[in-house]
Amino acid sequence: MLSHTEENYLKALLKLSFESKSEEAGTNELAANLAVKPATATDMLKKLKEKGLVDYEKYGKISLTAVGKTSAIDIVRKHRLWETFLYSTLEFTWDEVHEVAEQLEHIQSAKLIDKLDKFLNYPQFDPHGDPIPNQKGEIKTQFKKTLAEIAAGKACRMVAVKDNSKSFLQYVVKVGLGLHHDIKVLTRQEYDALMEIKVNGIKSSITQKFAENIYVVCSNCAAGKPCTETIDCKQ
Amino acid sequence: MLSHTEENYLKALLKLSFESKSEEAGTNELAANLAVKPATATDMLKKLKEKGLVDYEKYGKISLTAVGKTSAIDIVRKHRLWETFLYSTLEFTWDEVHEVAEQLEHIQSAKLIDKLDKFLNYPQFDPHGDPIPNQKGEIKTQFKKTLAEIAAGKACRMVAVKDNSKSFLQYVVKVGLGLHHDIKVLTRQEYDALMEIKVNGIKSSITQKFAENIYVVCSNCAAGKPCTETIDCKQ
DNA sequence: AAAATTTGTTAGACTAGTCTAACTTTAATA
DNA sequence: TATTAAAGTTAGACTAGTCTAACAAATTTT
Ligand SMILES: [Mn+2]
Ligand SMILES: [Mn+2]
Ligand SMILES: [Mn+2]
Ligand SMILES: [Mn+2]
Repeated sequence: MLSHTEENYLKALLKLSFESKSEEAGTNELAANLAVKPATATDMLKKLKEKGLVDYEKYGKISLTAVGKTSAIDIVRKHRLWETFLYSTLEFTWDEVHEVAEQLEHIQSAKLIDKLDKFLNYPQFDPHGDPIPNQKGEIKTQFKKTLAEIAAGKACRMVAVKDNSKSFLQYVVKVGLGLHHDIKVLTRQEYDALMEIKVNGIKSSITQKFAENIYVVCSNCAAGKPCTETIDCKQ
Repeated sequence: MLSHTEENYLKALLKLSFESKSEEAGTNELAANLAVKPATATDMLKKLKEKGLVDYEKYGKISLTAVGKTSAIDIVRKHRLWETFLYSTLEFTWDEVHEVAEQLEHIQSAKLIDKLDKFLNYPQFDPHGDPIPNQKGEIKTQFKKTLAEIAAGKACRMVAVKDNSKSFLQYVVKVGLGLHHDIKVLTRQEYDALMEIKVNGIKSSITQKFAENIYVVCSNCAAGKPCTETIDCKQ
């Protein structure tokens, strides 16, 4: 049985493993992610190593063991299913769900999660477009680009967000954007990459920083036609 | 902000206050209820007193302050709404809900509970027949008797259970009983109060201990007719 | 009323999780 | 390569919550 705190460390390590191609993390990075001091993280890493959940040697890089990864994915599954429940069933907005799901993800009951999954009709993605791991712990990886990579004149469809912060999510709505919205890139400035886009007939100017936090697939893939990009967006 | 543990102490004190007419509790009693040692309860009582949640003097009786009671009722509200959700929406059985609700009741989000309440269509009673406090903290008290008090030859309807343990709840189902079932008391032995009852045409023998844990209202009240008992069952 | 029992408190210790301050190792850079 | 900077660890301390063992107060019984 894992404590609340241990679960949060595993989840943070999983997140960091997705963010680095080596699938490894550092102590400071981990500590920053959990809003604790590095000394605290070191202590916990010793415990998690002892429990066989992480691979870790003093002064070395950190990675999850198979067992640790399975636990971490299970927590992510719970988090995203709860977010989906809050959004779809209880009509929370997409910027409200994360905070509550952070608590709900620690509820221990396999039956609860399976029943919830069934009730929600086995959703594939959460309200932020992130994939929901299935019962086996498999995660559907969707190939996607950021809006910042889309050339002027091209069209695409928004499928997820990178930044999950309340302020960003509210800003996205304010600009008239949202998941599954079609976006036309009108112009892009050479100097600072400021883009002009059109969504539902409305034009907006967005910065590069903003565009880098919006995930899209190319217009053809979104429409179910053969992909015209080098990667298959929907693979 | 109350900790998980503090909330459990308040909830236990509320429960004990309902069980004694003086609405007071003792340290040992409290400790037993929470499965901790009396020394532990004493320590916590000092803290709760400090926070203004309980009235307590060394070697004296314990009671909740108005603030403490409000918090405790809020936790009970959450517990019972979650039990209702698990039972009605996710199809848990009535002996499975309590354990999970013990965890869910600590989730901090007023919005979540209000939305859940609305989603469930403002239920009045949980799967065990216990009243769900409303948003204002008001609890509907239903006048009811135990099955053990019903005379031979009389009919009644089951409205709640006293014992919430898994084993009792499963036993109730096995006997063919359940909430809202009509019960006819056929016989009662003078010697040991063993009762014979009929439910849905099926006869069963039940002990006094069992009967004391089943709450009923008299047949007339159940049918919406004037009450024939000294108290108004449905008051 | 005295003795015995029950009830409740205190003192001291332990674990989980956190911190600060000092220190060590590794990596980067001059 | 020697120095500096960054990353990571250790030591010691703190809080919340728990325990045991010894003690004190209140209640019940004789
Ligand atoms: Mn989230
Ligand atoms: Mn999400
Ligand atoms: Mn319950
Ligand atoms: Mn209940």
